[in-house]
Amino acid sequence: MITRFSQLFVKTLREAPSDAELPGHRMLVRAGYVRRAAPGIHSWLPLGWRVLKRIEQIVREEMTAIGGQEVHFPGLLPREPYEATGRWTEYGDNLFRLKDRRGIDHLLGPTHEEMFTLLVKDQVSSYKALPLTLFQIQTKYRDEARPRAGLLRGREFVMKDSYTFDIDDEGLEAAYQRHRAAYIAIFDRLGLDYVIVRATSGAMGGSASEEFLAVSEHGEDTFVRADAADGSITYAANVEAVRIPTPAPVDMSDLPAAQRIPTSNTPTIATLVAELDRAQPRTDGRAWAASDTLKNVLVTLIDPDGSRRPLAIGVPGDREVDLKRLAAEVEPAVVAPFTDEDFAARPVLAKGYLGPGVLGLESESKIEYRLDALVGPGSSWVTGADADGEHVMHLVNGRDFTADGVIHVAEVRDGDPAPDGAGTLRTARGIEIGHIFQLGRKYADALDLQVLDRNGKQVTVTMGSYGVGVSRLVAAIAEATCDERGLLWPRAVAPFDVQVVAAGKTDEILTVAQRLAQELSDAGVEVLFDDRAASPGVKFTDAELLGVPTICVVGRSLADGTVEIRDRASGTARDVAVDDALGELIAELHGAHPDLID
RNA sequence: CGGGGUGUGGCGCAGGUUGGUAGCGCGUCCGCUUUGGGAGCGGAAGGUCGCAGGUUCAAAUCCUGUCACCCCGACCA
Repeated sequence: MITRFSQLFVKTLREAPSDAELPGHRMLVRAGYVRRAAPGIHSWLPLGWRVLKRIEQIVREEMTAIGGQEVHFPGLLPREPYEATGRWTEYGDNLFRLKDRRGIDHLLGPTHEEMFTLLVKDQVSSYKALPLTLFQIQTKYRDEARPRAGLLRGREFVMKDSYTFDIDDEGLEAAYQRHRAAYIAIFDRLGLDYVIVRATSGAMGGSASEEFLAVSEHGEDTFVRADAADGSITYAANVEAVRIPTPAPVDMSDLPAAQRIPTSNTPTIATLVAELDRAQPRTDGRAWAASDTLKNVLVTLIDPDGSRRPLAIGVPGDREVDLKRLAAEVEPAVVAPFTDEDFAARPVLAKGYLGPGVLGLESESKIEYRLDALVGPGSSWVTGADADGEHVMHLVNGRDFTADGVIHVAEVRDGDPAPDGAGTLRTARGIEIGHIFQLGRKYADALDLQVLDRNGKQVTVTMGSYGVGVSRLVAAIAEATCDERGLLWPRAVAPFDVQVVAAGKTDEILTVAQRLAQELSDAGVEVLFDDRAASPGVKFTDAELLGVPTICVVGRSLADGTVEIRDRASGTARDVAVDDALGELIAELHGAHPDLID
């Protein structure tokens, strides 16, 4: 097919609308791929729709390759199934709810576990029908508190969601691994730089879950990475999942004895360090640092049954407790502040001068005390002496105090050692483009999905759910590839394979350009033919903005019998004889389209 | 939900403190010229200045209220 630029429904903008922030999204809007319709809701114009459809097709092919069967559910859903699994309330304000004319509650599907589970329950009653993989590519609706970043976080978006149904855990594990491999294939085909990180397991506990993050400074998810010398990633993990190595044990025999010291008016780490430098200068020549102090932080944990219990955490004084890491560590309990009332109820706790002396399940306070992994065995600290205006120095972990266990909650810093011993960590940002999850039996239990096994016994099916953010991928690729001139699509998803530009309006130029476009099209190439009566500069600029990977210019060099083939990515150009142009272009595309005619 | 900001032709913006009935660039339409890096000249269309109320002889401008949108945070399979 030839698409004539003069007929294409597109209008490029010299300036992006002021509400477009991210570079890639600005280009998507300027180049006329998408338009904002409402916050977090976008219309797809012909160019954007082509890219979206090509990404969908790649996802579809890889899902089909692992045995997935495509179905399509409605976006408008009844309330009952979501009531049964508790999500009608659990989803809260993020759920788009609406009533029909009779006042019956409906919702716009945010994800479809319930519908898939019910469908399978309706159709499957024997283990012989399993394993089963179903998927759909469908529009999802979530009333996000704050949609942002164009297509990256929308209230309406296209997602591939798939669900696997297995009779046992081994089957689920196999289905999970197949999806993992399929996702790798998908994102490799899309040419994305991505990492796979372990995700927090969620309230169900124990279930495997991994996220695929496209590496991007504009991503909303933070992860930590360690890099090899060549810049490739040797380690990646969610902040919640990372395990910074515990410092090696220290020989305690030569350490000075613990010593109480008066430190009035030093309720904070900063004031304490200043007082230490004044009254207890170090003998090794350096000044005291916040990292020499042990900070003891109290929180309240609320268990699922509603009961409350305090938890004390010891972290180096120069680090904050990372609340996300803490939440992941104490799950399924949730974290609440330790209030002044809580302090008042426990007079043994000297606020601001809290130390290990009164902490621990075996101690006077009976408060569970856990040390961050950074507080290594044999390490020596300045910390509270459990009396107003007093600290203790040279207090050694394992000699002078012990805790009830280790916890990984201190904030992770750039430069921290990587867990595998190779290099150092730094934080980076990523766009979540895929998520695979071993659901287990949560939905099957809630909706009573059982089948008969080999022995004729009813067993509950175990499920996995897997998502790819299809519309988000358009944005992720745009962010990853765009430059100051515009978009720059990988061949696998470009809206067109070749853009033929007629630079000039002589009959000969137009005739040759037209003929070349037609020949390419006949060979199976998707061609955008810029036949507009605009000046060459306009056409070149638009071509670079649109981001079609190969641009063929038919213009003044025609006098020498050549046309110009430009590579959008490298910016390089070469002249080829008119008669060779077809073959050269097809050869260039061949990698991406092996089915092209030679 | 907290903090900050913005609403003026399709897009980007000025004007506002000092009230006098709206302007610039881009885009669009017509004509002529032009065609290798966002062309030139001439002509034209297009805006109840987010909305409502108030002050005033007179409001884009001042006052009050309200709505919308954007950014940061909280939140987010």
